[in-house]
Amino acid sequence: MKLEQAIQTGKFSSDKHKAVLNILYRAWIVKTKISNELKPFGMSHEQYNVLRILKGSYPNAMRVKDIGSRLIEKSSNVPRIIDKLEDKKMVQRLASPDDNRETLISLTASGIKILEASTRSVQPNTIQSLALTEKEAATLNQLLDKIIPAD
Amino acid sequence: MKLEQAIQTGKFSSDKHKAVLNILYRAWIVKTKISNELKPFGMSHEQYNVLRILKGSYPNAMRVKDIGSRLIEKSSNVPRIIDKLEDKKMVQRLASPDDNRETLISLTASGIKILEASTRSVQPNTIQSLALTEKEAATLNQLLDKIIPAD
DNA sequence: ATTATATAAATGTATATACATATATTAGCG
DNA sequence: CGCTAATATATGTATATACATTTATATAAT
Repeated sequence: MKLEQAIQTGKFSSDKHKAVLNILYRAWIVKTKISNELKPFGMSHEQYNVLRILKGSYPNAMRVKDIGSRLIEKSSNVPRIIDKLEDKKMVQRLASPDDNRETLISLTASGIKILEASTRSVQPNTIQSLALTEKEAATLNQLLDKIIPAD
Repeated sequence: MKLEQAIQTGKFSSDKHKAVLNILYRAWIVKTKISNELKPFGMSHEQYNVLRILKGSYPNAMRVKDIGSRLIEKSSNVPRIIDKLEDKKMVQRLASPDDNRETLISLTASGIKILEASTRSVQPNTIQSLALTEKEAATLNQLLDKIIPAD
C-alpha cells in the first residue's frame, strides 16, 4: 500500500518529508506484523530480538550490556526483557567469572526450540515476503544508511 | 551512521533482511530525535502528530475517527491523546451537529502557536537535515512504497 | 589503603501502546 | 415501529518504553 492511502494524504511538502513519514509507517507495519506472528508463542517483539541476539553467540553466554548494544531500540530495558524470558525458562542468568557486576545470559534448550519455531513463523511473513529484489534492497539500504546524519 | 555500527553486526543473511532492520532502526532514530525536540514543549510525538493533522483542516474541526485514519500508527488511542491535548488547552472537543456519537476536535489559538513553535524546532533537526537529495528521497519512497505487500 | 569515580545491572516510575470492553447513538430490517 | 446490528467514542487493563535512581562492584588517584 502506498503511504498516501495509508495516511489519507494527497500531498507532502517534499520527497524528503514524505520519506520520513514513510520510514515511520513501514517500521510500524513491520513491527505489527512481527508482533502478530509472535503472539501464539507468547513473546513480544523485543523479547524475540534478544533471543536472536543470544543465538548469534550461542553456545556462548552474553553480557547484558552487549545484548543492549546490539538492539535496534537503544532505550530498551534489557534486564526487564531478560526477566520475562527467564520466567519462561527461555534464558538463564549466570554469574560472570571475571567481573561480579556483570550478568551473563544464555539461551536454554527450550529457548532455542521456541526461537526456531517462532522464526519459521516470522520470516516468511515478514522478510521473505518483501516485494523487493535483492538489488532494490541494496539500494534501499544505501539510502537508509545515508539518511541520518552524524551520530 | 551505518546500521552495522549501530547494532554491532557484521553480516546480514540478505539485503532484504538488512533492509527490514534498517527501516526499524531509522524509524527509531527519527522518533527519538523528534521526541527530544518536543520535550521542551511538554508534548509527545503522537500528540504532535495529532496537532499537525488538525492543522491540516484548520479552521475546520475534525472527527476523532478521521484523525485516527491519518495517523501513521493505527493502534494509537486517539481519545486519550485528545485528553492530554485538551488538558493543555491546545484542542477542544465540540459536539457534532449531525451525529451525536461523534466528537469534533478543533485546535485552539494557543494550540496553533505552540504547534508552530515546536515545528520550527522539529523540522530543521529532522526532515531538513536529512543527508539526501530530493531525487534520492524520491527513490527511497518508491522502494518503501513497494516493500510492504498487499494490505 | 582510602576515597572518589566509573561501570554494570537492577529497580522504580510515569507515560504510551496495544487491545478488550463498555456506553451511547444511529442505521437497517422484519 | 421495535428489535438487532453497526458505528463512534470513551474507558479499562496489561505490558512496553523512556528515563531516573539505586545497588553492587571495580578501577583510578592521592
